[in-house]
Amino acid sequence: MDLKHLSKIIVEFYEKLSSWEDSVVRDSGLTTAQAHTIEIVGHAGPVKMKDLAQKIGVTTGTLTVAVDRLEEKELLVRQPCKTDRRAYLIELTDSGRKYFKQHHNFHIKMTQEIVADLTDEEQQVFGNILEKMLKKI
Amino acid sequence: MDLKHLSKIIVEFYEKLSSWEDSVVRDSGLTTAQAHTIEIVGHAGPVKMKDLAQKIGVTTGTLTVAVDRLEEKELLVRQPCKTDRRAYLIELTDSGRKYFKQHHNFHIKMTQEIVADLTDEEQQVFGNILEKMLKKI
DNA sequence: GTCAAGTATTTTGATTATCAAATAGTTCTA
DNA sequence: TAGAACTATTTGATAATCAAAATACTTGAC
Repeated sequence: MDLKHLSKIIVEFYEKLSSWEDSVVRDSGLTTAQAHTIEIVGHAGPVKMKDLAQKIGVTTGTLTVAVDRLEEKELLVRQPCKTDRRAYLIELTDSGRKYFKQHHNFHIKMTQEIVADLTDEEQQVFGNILEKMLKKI
Repeated sequence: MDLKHLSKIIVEFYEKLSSWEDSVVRDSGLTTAQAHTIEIVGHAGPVKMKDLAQKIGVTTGTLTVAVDRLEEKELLVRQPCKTDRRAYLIELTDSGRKYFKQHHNFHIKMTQEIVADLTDEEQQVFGNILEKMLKKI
């Protein structure tokens, strides 16, 4: 397959997922940055500010503000780190976990729609190829 | 293939592309919003503010500010629309086209890396499945 | 044990992104 | 042609972001 064409449809695919995700997140009342933060904490579990900032790809200064807002919304909390009194562990609250689960369910539903027209075999092949690609990037 | 697993690797794939794109865009000296605007104008050609805003998924108020900044950077220009004096056509400048081409080349290079370990047949299959999916979403 | 160097987080000051609502000018329709 | 509808901008507000400075704590060398 032609590289240009492959590039085009990968970008198209990415854009579609992106706008889908955006519209769902906006409807949920969070900004995309906030939703992304919840998502990462949900997957990582209790995590230090610095590590979380690195995972999200922002500075710790940016994250401080973001965590302030999400703490106000009671979606996560700062817990003092027991082994290092400079640090905090960021954890989801019950509401935060609920949001995380809902969003996870959205991803599954989205996947279901995406692959709806593929045969079982095609789904299998697609998954295998995607995994092979992920290992390299 | 298990839907949950498929969902997981699609999200993972999306996240990888996203952070890849982000880091390249930041190195280029534009914000992601600005790069996205150039990208859309590059693909759409001369386009009215309202239509561009709709394509990007922001309000026209937001776009007015964004276009101001990109006009300052001389990456695009407002041209008065000849058939409707309320409207402007947004067009890339030479610099804007240059940026657009560079970014397009990045996408191709990225695709090359992504599919590097796939056989020709796998690339073909992957492309076909992706196209089939795109038609439905 | 003390002090210097290093580390985790917050704060500060600045720019950008974003929206909804209000405004100004233009077009269209009855 | 009068008023409704439309295009873009402005306004006022909140949020995201960074680099650099400040704060509080830890660690390592002596």
